[in-house]
Amino acid sequence: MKDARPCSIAGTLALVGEKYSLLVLREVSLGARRFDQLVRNTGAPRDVLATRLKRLVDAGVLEKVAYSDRPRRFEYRPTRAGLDLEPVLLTLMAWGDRHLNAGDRPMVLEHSGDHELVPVVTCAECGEEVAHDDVTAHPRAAGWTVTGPTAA
Amino acid sequence: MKDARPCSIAGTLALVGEKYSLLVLREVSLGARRFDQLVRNTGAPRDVLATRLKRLVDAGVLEKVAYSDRPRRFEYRPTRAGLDLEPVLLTLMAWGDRHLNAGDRPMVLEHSGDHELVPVVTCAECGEEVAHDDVTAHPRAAGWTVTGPTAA
DNA sequence: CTTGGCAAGTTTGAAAACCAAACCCACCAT
DNA sequence: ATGGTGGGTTTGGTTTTCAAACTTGCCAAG
Repeated sequence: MKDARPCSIAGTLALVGEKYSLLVLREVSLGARRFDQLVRNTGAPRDVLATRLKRLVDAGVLEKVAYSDRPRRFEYRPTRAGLDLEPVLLTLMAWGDRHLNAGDRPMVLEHSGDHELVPVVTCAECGEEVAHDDVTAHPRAAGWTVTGPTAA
Repeated sequence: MKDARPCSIAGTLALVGEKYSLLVLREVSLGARRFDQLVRNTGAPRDVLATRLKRLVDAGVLEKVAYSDRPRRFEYRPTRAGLDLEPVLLTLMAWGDRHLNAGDRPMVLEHSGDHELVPVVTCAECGEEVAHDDVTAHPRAAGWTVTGPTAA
């Protein structure tokens, strides 16, 4: 997925935006780490899963660890970079819960063992929840002329 | 993208996870709202863009508004549901900034006009930043046997 | 009144990705 | 030997993607 602009959103999507990649990350975060589990739980065709796993390992998001020699077998674990993608999964889930499955969520998350996790994006500087109107974009790289009448 | 499990992450990705959809959302959020602008700024082929836009409008994420009759021309605006996807864009961008472009970010966001926006996912219940180890999953729907030795 | 240009798509034909099913390999248990 | 398991790779057919060319409706200039 090449983008016309230099952009971290596009860059991240180029890595994990292909079909099934984020579902693999979900599974691996939840503890399902073997090839056949990933096939079952994501629904990905085996060959597609194989290429995704290669890509994610190359990108340093997962690591392939042998859990048995003779027969040699592997599992896939999230690296630090992989765990750092959890916020993406949480915001995707929050949106789906609100706009797709409002009323009966397929899964509920518990936070610190004593309350429900309600994910919100806030600003680490001021602690406030981020609202659309409070954000202004400042391009630093070339290629960012926002050609629009309603440019933000 | 059909998933083997009922899941809000998979559901959301089924809607906005196809190639270019989130880049379209980025552009529309930034103010670029016409067809040709979206072609230029996302790099999507025209026909792909046309199908993505139809899908996003059908899903209620964008709305198609005529800005001129005779010649009839349209722009695409984010709905509430569309703006609610901004947290996803912010977390994707944050990850890319940290793991892809560390050091020279292509774009910086300003918050409330007086400081840099540093997006973090927190829990609305307790206000704490969400760390991987503090989260436990509680499936509510069928299809969620986490078949793993290391199940979380 | 014909030519040119712009915006928003649609059409076309070839290349790439996806898919399900079958296959392969190493090993272990029966 | 036979069957089962885990982790893939191969095969062949369907679906998407792609870039480029084309279409439609309108206005402006020559």
